[in-house]
Amino acid sequence: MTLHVTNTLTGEREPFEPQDPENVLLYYCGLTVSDPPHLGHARSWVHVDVMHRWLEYLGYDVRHVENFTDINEKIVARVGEDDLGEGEADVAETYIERTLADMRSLNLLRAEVYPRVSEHVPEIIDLVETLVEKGYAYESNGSVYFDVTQFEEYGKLSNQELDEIESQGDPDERSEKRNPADFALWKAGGVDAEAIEEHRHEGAAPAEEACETARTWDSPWGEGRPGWHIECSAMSTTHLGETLDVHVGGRDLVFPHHENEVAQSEAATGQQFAKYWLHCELFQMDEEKMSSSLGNFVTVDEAIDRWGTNVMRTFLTAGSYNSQQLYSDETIAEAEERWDRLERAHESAVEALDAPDARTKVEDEALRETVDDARDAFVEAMNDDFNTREAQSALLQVATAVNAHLEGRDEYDYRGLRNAVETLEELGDVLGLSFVGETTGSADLAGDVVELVLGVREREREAGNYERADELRDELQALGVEVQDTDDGATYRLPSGE
RNA sequence: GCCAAGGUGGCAGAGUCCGGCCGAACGCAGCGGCCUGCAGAGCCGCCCACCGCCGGUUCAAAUCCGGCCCUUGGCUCCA
Repeated sequence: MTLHVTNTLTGEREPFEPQDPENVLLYYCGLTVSDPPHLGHARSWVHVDVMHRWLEYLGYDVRHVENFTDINEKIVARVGEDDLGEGEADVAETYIERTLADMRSLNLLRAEVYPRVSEHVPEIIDLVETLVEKGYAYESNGSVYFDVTQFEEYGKLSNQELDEIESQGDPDERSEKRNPADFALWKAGGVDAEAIEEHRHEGAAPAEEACETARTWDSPWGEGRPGWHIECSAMSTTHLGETLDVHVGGRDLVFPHHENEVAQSEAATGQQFAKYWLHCELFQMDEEKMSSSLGNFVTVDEAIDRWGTNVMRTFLTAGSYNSQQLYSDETIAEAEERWDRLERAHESAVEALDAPDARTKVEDEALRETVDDARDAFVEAMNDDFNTREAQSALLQVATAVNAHLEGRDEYDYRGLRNAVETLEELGDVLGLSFVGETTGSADLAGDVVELVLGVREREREAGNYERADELRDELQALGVEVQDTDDGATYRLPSGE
């Protein structure tokens, strides 16, 4: 079976066929860097990352571009706050660095380019000029607006009729516009204090002062700043060309952001802007979505500190990218259980393979068959619109098969186990899960100390002092160290994220 | 109001495109057994689902069609 994806543009599941059968041009609508990244962003990133990894697994070369919107009123609003920086550019830079650090800690593959709006203003101006020349845009008091009535297919992505959209427009808004649904491509002047007032936090610089740090550029229409939507069209075209294979973003961006991108780009180039539009669904917190603007978020760095990368990735891929996912302590705890189960099975298999007399000729048909079936199931799941939950389930089946094989047996199926371990590692990697580095290592100090304590405890056990032995185990457990007694002595696991 | 997605066991969450393998996956919780000094982990087995409601098509429907109820997201700040 080949890869199928659900395309927002058509509302249907379609076979995936990039323009060039060997390369995929992937654009991800990145962040406006005005707030610390939260788990909602991480969910989208991880899903895009898994798409990227899966496309590579299938043999495609992926050219992956992910932008940073670093020109925005909300960034200006935070000038002077804490140690964010003294101007729009500094604040943006602070958050970009923080975002890249969060991405690394989530084990995301790097995009090929992370373009910034501030570095693409000339391309933006070119694009706006083209739109004006072609009659799709008009200048008004130094600003330039896109005339939605000129683009016949306006509304095709979000599947809305223009008159319906028009009726939603605020009648008091900007008399500069010809139609309520027209949107700004270029905004005259800088940022005025009133515009940022509602986004200001405590400790931020006075609005007037902050606005003075807002950057402006010369243009054929005078000093000004780019509008919100135009940057993605300009940057994606610059780095990937006129037609993208895949454009990914959050569901909340479908309208107006993505709709406007389609309109601008297609009006300007006359070519289809993106072949496949994939939209990541949002986290559900109790009753509402998680978002920066609602303030109900958990930041990425907090989450990684608390749960570790593998648990987070297991959690973030616990549902399909295009299904809403419930966020709660329980659902995270369940993801942690699933990851632990995978990790323990992997570890015990590796230990069995490392044993001195491991190279046996024993064959366990059930093990081999289950692992092969699980691999097929994994591939099928991923090809079915990146069904990561099903993929996890396939991995778990390998874990169960490994555990069952290891159970109460003296000789192991060496080749079968090797295959199981390799399958876990290779397919786990598609989900960005890493079995190395988080296993019990004796190299680090914490591990050494735990082993020392376990040695003492073992002697207490041998002497029959179970009470004292249990105390030691309880104390380790209180520190988050899991201790398990096995036939070959005690094993331990350090807390996640260490 | 308009657009979109969804309603499956105690929880979470696949399956719905291409009807039968679904008497419904995987995981968690719960129960029983094995193992264990004990605990944990692990293994084996079990429990819990008339798949939102009503009607239709069909030899056969969670899956297709029609109507209804409810939830969530979007409708110019948002991944």
